[in-house]
Amino acid sequence: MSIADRKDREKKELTELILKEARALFLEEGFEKTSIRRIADRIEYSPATIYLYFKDKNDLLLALHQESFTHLFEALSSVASVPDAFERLVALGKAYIEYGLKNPEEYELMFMLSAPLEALECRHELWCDGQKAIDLVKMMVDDCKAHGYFRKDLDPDTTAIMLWAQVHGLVSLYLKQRFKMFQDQDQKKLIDKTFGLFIKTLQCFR
Amino acid sequence: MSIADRKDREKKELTELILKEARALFLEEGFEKTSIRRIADRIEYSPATIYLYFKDKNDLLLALHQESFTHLFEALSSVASVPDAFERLVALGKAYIEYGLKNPEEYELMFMLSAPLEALECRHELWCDGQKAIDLVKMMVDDCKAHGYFRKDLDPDTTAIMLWAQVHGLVSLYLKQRFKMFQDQDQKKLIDKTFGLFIKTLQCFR
DNA sequence: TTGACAAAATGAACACTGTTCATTATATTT
DNA sequence: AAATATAATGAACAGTGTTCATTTTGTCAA
Repeated sequence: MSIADRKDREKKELTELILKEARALFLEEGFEKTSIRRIADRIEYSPATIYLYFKDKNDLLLALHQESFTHLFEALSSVASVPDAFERLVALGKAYIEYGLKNPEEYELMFMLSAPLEALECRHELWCDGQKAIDLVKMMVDDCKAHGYFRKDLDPDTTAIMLWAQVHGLVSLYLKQRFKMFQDQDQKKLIDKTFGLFIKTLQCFR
Repeated sequence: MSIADRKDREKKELTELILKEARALFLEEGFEKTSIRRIADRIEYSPATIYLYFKDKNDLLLALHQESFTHLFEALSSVASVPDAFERLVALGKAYIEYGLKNPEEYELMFMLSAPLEALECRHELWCDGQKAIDLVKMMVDDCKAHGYFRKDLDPDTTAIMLWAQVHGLVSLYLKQRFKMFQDQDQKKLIDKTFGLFIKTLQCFR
């Protein structure tokens, strides 16, 4: 049936047009300004049409959130080329922080907003993008163990969460202006310095 | 002039009535449901009246935010009685986490929402509540140095930020449902375990 | 006590928001 | 060409923060 095929294709095309313009609006003007009506304006359809392609706004934001994760994993993929296991873990942390600072809106969508997780919740689905991310950290922790950087009895799950919480703490406090009180110092250097100290601290895992 | 005094008092009283009901609404139904109109309903004034007492919603949220800090400092004050310097730092971290988990809305207001900091920004004021909080951590880090738990060359500023970022990372990821993917385990125990590991890690500062 | 003035409170409006649904327009099938 | 299925929409609902002309209330001097 080529006509059903075309219908499927058209459905997919409009879905992606919505996402494309939603993404553009999201990156240009941020989460707050990304309204259904403004997306509708950009794609030249009525607001109601969007609801034929997405259950609600959370559902649309979940789709954007998933695209952002692909973007994040791209940004993190370069660290794979770092030969040393511990240096690789350090590079991962640095790349994560850099991604957060350079893509604030996407970072918020992935790790700070409730919307995408609410969409998953009502679909009875788990946050597998997050699982993939923490698995990446866990693997690198295991590598560090294998190469003698971390003790063998170290729990990789707990360690991965600790690493994640540290970098997320730094990025999210920065993004929400909580480092502006350190007015004299450069905020980004402060993050680097803190991350550096954290890395030093990790060396006692040996 | 007793009449000017009474006017001042009345101004203060209504300001505090607004804050009282705003706070109640905020705690009962959360940030999202705390609208100017609903506050107005509760205090039995028109929405426009609120704007005679607060510049805008951010300004009102800043006032709530400051009240929350008093509440936080109260919750943290008990750790002062812990005799050992390092144990005191650990107790501070635990108390901070516990406060965050038990008072999610207040925690978000203090450390995750933009609103209060935007209000400060347009007043050209600094986030002195935040400064007081980080100073508390810094003092305890200094205590640890003084009692031989941390090396003398450790930078207390960077260390304080690292400690803060760690606990904030844990609390904020939890509050934004990012730990729900670890479905089998108890999320709060996961936080405790991670914080425990972090504390162990700190012992290499000796 | 009354009139003039100042202060406080408000109703209504503006420009938005997400979402739903009966109606209309388009496309496909009989 | 008529009947049916699919797609798109206009209009409405209920809500948001905010502003401002208008009205109400309170104070003070004549």
